[in-house]
Amino acid sequence: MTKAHPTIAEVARRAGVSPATVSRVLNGTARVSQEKVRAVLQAVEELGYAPSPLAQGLATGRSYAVGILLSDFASPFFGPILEALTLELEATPYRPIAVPGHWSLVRELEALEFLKAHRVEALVLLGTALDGEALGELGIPVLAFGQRVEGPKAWSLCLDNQKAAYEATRYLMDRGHTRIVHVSSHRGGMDVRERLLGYRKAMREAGLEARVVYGDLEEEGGYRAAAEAFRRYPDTTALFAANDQTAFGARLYLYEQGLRVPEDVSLVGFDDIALSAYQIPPLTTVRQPIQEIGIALGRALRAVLAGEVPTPPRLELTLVERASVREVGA
Amino acid sequence: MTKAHPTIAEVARRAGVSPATVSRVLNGTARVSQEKVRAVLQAVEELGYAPSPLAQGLATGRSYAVGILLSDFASPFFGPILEALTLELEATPYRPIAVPGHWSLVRELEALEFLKAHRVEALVLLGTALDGEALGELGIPVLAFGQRVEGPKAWSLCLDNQKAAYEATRYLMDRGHTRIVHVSSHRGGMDVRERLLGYRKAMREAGLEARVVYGDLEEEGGYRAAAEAFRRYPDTTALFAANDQTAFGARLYLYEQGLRVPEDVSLVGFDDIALSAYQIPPLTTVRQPIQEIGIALGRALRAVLAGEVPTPPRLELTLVERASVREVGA
DNA sequence: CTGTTAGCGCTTTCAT
DNA sequence: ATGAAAGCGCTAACAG
Repeated sequence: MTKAHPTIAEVARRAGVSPATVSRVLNGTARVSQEKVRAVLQAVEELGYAPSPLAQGLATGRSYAVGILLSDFASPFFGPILEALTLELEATPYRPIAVPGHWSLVRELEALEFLKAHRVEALVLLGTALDGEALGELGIPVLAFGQRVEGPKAWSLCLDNQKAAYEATRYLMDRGHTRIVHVSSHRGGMDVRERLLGYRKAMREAGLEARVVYGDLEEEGGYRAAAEAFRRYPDTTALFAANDQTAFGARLYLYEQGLRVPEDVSLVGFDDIALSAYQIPPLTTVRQPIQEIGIALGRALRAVLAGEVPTPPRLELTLVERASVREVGA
Repeated sequence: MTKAHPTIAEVARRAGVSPATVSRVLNGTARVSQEKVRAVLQAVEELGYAPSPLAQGLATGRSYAVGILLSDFASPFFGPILEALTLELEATPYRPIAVPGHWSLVRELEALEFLKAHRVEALVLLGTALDGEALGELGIPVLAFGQRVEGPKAWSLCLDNQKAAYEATRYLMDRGHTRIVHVSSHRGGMDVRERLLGYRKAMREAGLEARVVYGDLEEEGGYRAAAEAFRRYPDTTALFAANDQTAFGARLYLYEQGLRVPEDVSLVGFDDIALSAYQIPPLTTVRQPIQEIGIALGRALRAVLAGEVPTPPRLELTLVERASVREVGA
């Protein structure tokens, strides 16, 4: 059995060179003669040597780690973004350290401490509640999705949620709906509030009454919110949910009440998570380009780490028409 | 603006003590006089000092990091397990480093190298394709879910998939179904194969023809597999999918074909992911206790790291009856 | 081109 | 109880 973790010194001894030379060979930091290169490589091979990132980090002051702070590993929205993002980072020397904030501000703060301690070279925020307060003196680039971050090294990827929500509401109105409920949430960040704003704007412009209920951005909350919606507004003909999970919850409530979708009630979601296309009926929803978002964040991260200014990607929120909306009275 | 990362030396200077004493105070490694303790604590506070895990790791040879290797951050099954697991680890000094293998063996191998390099003290495998081969000389405890690992420091959490699949098939047969298709997959690990075995056993015992098609354990594959199933076996009355995502895909196919669930075709899934209860109709499926699995893995991890042998948790796979199955001809 | 020498920030003997 | 000193594994000047 070979030693668990041979050190650079052992490699050097075996190759008959100095540790510095081994380092040079492995990092390509300087020219080394053919024969020594070969000797080193062979020794590395034989010993199964792999440099310790700990030691490297300590010596160089660089960690090549980037922190990713997200609300929740279980989220069908952020999970796939994280997946795309890590995939995008694969080809770089940077390694993501993903930590969940579990929807709690204190946990997010702890997670932030953890990442700071690990000397991450940049930070990506995915739908957290963190604000400038906590991020103030971080001194590293901070990228964010779904929330705005400020500062010299900050970069946020923000899509126009308000406009998209406005258009989704208009879409329902164009199909004859006037009694439209929006299921919003106090949870979540700025983007959720912007959706509410967009809805309100559309309703106001059309001279319609804004009907808003609140969920928790998960299925259960959507179910309860739908129940509340129909208790308060029994004549509702359309539900516009702040995210797809909420829409799924609402959908179940309607089903249990014997209300058909879309015959009796139309339903629109937001996000277009993977499962939305597989709902019965397939859910009409505002598509967030999840994979592209992950990729864009990855690219931006690379740019920022290279000292460049990321070019804002052209990403749009678009309504994808499926089968959960019907013309009123049709 | 305070310095980004004050070192222990600066704290020591400010507190008028030696670095060693600061270390002792912070780690409780030895008795230190009241006054010095106070001085150190104050200096730490004022400087906003946080020890560098890198340096600590280097000095102690311990990393307090545990590696978690999973197939995919986007998975609605492994994502929530990961969430529960990390939550369970929260109260311990150990920090999870989660890396996705992106369903590719080479990537998993790379991820493994990465974790090894980071000196993780234990490894958790969530549905990977890694076998003893690669794990052989790891020298650290390896825990696994959904696959069996061997070795002196290995521990696997395996539920009886075969039995559960057997029972699910019997459940369909008890309701008059005889033409039952199982949608399996070549992807995935041992557990998926065991489900297939359980299905086959039930069919064989009942003298029925085994009808098996294959998907990819995701929605799209389920859709295609369902199409194939009905092409090859048009008289099928029930579909038993190897996981819920597959069932969702199949469900969409049925919907598009005008086949009603459960009136025309009954559908059973496996996993009981969060969304299954919110399908229309709610999906009858074999429940894997996702959260309990995550917690059990977390506990086992703590036990293993404490040098103990984890007590196998009592976790069962149980069929949860919802609305996607109907008595044949009813 | 290559070996020697200093650290990186922390813990841990070893003295005192 | 506490400081000095050595060392964890590696890289980066600095001499040759």
